[in-house]
Amino acid sequence: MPSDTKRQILDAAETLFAAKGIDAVSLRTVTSDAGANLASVHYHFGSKEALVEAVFERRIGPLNRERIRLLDECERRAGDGSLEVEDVLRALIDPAMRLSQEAERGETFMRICGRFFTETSEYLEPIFDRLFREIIERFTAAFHRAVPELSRADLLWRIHFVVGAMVHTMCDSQRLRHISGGLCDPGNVEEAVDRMVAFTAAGLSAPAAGPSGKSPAPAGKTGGASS
Amino acid sequence: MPSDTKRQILDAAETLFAAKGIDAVSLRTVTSDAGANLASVHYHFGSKEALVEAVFERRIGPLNRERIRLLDECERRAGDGSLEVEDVLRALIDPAMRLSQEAERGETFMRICGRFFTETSEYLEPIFDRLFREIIERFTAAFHRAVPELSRADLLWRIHFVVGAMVHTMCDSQRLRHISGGLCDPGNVEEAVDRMVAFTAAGLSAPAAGPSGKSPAPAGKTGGASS
DNA sequence: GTTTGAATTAAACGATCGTATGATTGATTT
DNA sequence: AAATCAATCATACGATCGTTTAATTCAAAC
Repeated sequence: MPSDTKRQILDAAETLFAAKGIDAVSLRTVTSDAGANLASVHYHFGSKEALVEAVFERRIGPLNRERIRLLDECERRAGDGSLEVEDVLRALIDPAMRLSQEAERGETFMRICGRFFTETSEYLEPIFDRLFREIIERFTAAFHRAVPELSRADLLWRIHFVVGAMVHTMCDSQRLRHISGGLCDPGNVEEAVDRMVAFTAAGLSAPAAGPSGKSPAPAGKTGGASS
Repeated sequence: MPSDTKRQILDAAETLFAAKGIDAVSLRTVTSDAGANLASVHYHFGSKEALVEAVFERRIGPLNRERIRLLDECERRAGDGSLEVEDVLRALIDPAMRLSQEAERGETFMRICGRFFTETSEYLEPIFDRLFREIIERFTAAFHRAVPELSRADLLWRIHFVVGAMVHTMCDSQRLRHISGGLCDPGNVEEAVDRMVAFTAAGLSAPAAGPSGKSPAPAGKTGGASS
């Protein structure tokens, strides 16, 4: 049980990082929003980098544990039979999107997790490896079992696309709301997850492109004579 | 024709922004890498924000014009007949991925364009609107024509997922290379585009989820009793 | 009641940021 | 040859950054 101050710093930092990015947020803003003294960040965490790490770990740890739990359940239910790709996708996507329902700061949780993928500071790399290695291995294996006809290269490429669709929605869902004029509501988690699972399941299950190009050249590729 | 100094500042800024993020790069680093004086940034651009805007505009302007050109060609070729979703996707994706082949700084171009979607500074918002309004409208209409059975909400959601897969690949392709142990090579543009088009075309063409859930509950959704 | 030690505070440090200024260069024009 | 003007230069300004220090608070332990 972290002290009140420690938790309030984490809360404020999370909200601010999600809203403005890590570099753009100063520790003075964080502590001011948290109602704490500037020096308390270094007392409780040691440095700004350590605070950033703590912010990510607090959310992504439980998130990935829940993903593993759902995947375990999927595999147990499947037994020796086939593993449904929709179920694996749901185990990956649902816990992440459901973050937006937690507590009051809803979508903030989601954005900060998504940002973890887009901010590419060097010091975040080892943290990423530690937090996601198991997830990557487990889900890669599960997807391989669910869509065994794909080559390994095909499979990894498509998982990459799945993650892209998910992360982009986590980070940028409000742009969709804006562009659609409110027609699309990322706040409706059930609906968003259903749509994302339907889209990515179809993408994962598409016939492999194969070595021979299947569609004729798109005609426009005249050798890069662009403007 | 911008002066030599102006172009060298743009080049250096582009490379640095792509590698480390906008906030993390100082004008002193930019001008140092460009072999120019610190004050020349304000002389040629006026401010750092204006430099950022110029960096984005230089690449995204031609990129989106090429997209429009390819889409025009698609629609002309289709005439009154049907518009193939793969062709529309290729008009959207190919010019972006092909950026990585240009000049010598290859993937840097791609990353900086992708970053435009993930960096969410307030001052970038109007720039985004101006640079992408036409693209959004034209491609939304084209996708609607290519996949007319989708409701507008379905369509916009799925386009959002397409953009997510694309942007994530543009920003983060080297992570895929790393995770796959070199098996997946984002530097092979033709292959990457083919795979992305195959994946997203299948996603766009998937049967609409419809108001009635098509797949039974994945059992794990026991009411949010998470850890 | 005194001591202890974790927690908080105010204040300052050096570094670096974006920006502004005024002098200087050097080719072009009159 | 003198004047003009865009371009570059060295230098400095004020602000803000992450970090550090030393003093202070205050409840628990003895």
